Formats: sequence, C-alpha cells, structure tokens
Amino acid sequence: MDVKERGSSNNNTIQSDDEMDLRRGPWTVDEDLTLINYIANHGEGRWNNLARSAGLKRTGKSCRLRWLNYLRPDVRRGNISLEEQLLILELHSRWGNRWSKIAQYLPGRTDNEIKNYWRTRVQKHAKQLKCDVNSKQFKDTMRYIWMPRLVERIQAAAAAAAAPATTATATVGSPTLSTTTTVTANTAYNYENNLNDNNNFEIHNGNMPFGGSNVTQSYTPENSSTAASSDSFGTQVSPVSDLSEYYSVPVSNHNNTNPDYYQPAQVSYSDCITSPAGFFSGGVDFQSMEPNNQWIQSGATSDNFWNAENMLF
DNA sequence: AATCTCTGCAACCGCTCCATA
DNA sequence: TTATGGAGCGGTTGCAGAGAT
Repeated sequence: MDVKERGSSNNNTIQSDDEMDLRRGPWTVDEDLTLINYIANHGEGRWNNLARSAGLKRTGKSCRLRWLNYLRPDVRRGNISLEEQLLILELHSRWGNRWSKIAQYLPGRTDNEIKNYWRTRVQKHAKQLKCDVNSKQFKDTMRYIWMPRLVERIQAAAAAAAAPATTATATVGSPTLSTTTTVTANTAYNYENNLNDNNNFEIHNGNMPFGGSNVTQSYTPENSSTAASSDSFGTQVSPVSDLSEYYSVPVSNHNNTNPDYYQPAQVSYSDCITSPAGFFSGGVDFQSMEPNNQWIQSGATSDNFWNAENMLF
C-alpha cells in the first residue's frame, strides 16, 4: 500500500487526552521501517511494549496487525490462486468463519486476506444467487459445482503449464491430482485425505519461507508461516533504511495485480494437489449429480448460478 | 472530462481467551 | 479466587482506485 499517499489525503493523527498522540490510520513508510528494524533486532511479541520501545505512536494491536498482515517477510501477496480458492472453500465448509484457522493451511496468507476474499467474492455471489451464504443451497452449490469446477480449472491449467516440459497427472474424480514441474515457482500442496482438526498435511516446499527447495515437510499450523514466530529474522540484522531493500522491489508497486510487487513466492502454484478429505473420495461424479440438485433445476436460478460461477473464477 | 458507483483491502473495534501476579 | 494485561479473533468501516455512465 502506498501508505504515504493515503496518509496524506486525510490526516489520520487523532489526538485525544487519553490516547496520548496515538496515531491511527494508514501506516507511513517510516513507521514501517521502524517496526521492521525493531522486530529484526528484538523479535516480535509484547506488542504494547514493542510499540513503546520502538518509539512508534501506535497501539500494540496496531503494530501486531501491521506486522502480521503486511510486513512479515513471508506474507504472500497477489491473487488467490485456484488451489487456494479450492482450499478456502473446503476449509470454510468445515470450519465456517474460522479465518485464522483456515489461514494456517494457506502459507503466507493472512486471516484478514482470506476473510476479505470470502466477503468480497463468495458472499457477493451468494447474494447474487439470492441465497444465504450459510444456507444448504449455497453450500451444496459450492461443494458440488464450484469446487469441482475449480478442480477442473486447476487440472486444465496444470496440463497447459506442463505440456512443454513437464509431466502432469490429472485424474478427474480421483483423489489425487498431481503435477510435477521444473519451473521456478513451486510451492506444492499435497493435501492428502488427512485433513481434520488434528491432522497435518504435507507441503512440498519450494521457495516458500519455511524451507528449502524440494523439501517435503509435514505441515502443521505450528510451523506455518502464519503462526507468529520470533525467529523470523536473526537476532542481528542490518537496519533496513528503505522498504525497497526489504521487499527487493519498489514498495510503491503494491497493487496485487502488479507482478513487481513483493511476492516472496512467485505465485504460480505448479503443484500437486490432492483433494480435501472426502471431497473426491469415491470418485464422485459431480456432473451427474447436478441434475439431481433441485435448486439448480430451476431455470432462472440456474442462469444466475452460471453467471455467478463465471464471476467467481 | 467529469461525476458517480463499485470493488478490494488495510486498518480499526470490540470481544474473548489465557497467562500471570 | 480475582484482577489485569497481552494476544488473538471475527466483524466492520472507510478509503483509494478502477470502471461505468
């Protein structure tokens, strides 16, 4: 975000007797640098104390939020990939609005980002379909139509990407969809049929922040990038004087659609993705199920649905 | 070109939970 | 046992930019 511009458009410094000059609103580049450098040298945690010690006129909460949602080096930005969308839909169907929990399974994504995605995309389409996002109708639509469609698109993309120099295995209706590639970007989910509240799943790790290339590691929320870690940096780091150093690309290019913007892992998941538990198991033929969905049988609603589906993707 | 409307998302708010004294 | 403060979570708001008119 170009915090400077946003900050200048409205002076968000709110002063009150009991808030002692605490700043609110968009963060400035200077504030960001101060926070980054302080955490680099002292680690995170004790946010109120941190805010004071760092000389930031912000609440601890504000510092924590800024760090976790924006400044952390392992935060991923950019469009939500198809695989991530699929995962979000699946996990939300399991856990509802447990954003932080869902975020634990999407490395580098924050609960805020996922929440925003859900509200801006998914809820919007529920509205278009004139049904409640928590209704069975909508859940069925997600589960039996949108999610299989997503899988198809993932498969198609994988096949297209793999065509020249890689191998791809895409089995419709089977529990696995795997692709191996040789391209640079390579965080791969192996979302085995073992996802539940206590389970781990594996991530074949490429250049994501928590491991080296081609490492397969058991993934748990505890070792996720989303989980706060005081070890994100070493204890002694050269001060960052310019956010472009920190991000390695101009920070002003923050728009998600701009490929120059900070992207710790270039987001082109060339991946293997295995279905969420029970989603594909048994080789369910979603296509054949569609006509059985009473709700979808109604013509007008069906039209709405397909329009919404196209927009969702 | 100007204005209006919509969209995406960063940031804030209020609440709950948990650890500690 | 209770009080207090830190941390985290989900919901909401407000703004900038994009797109439509």
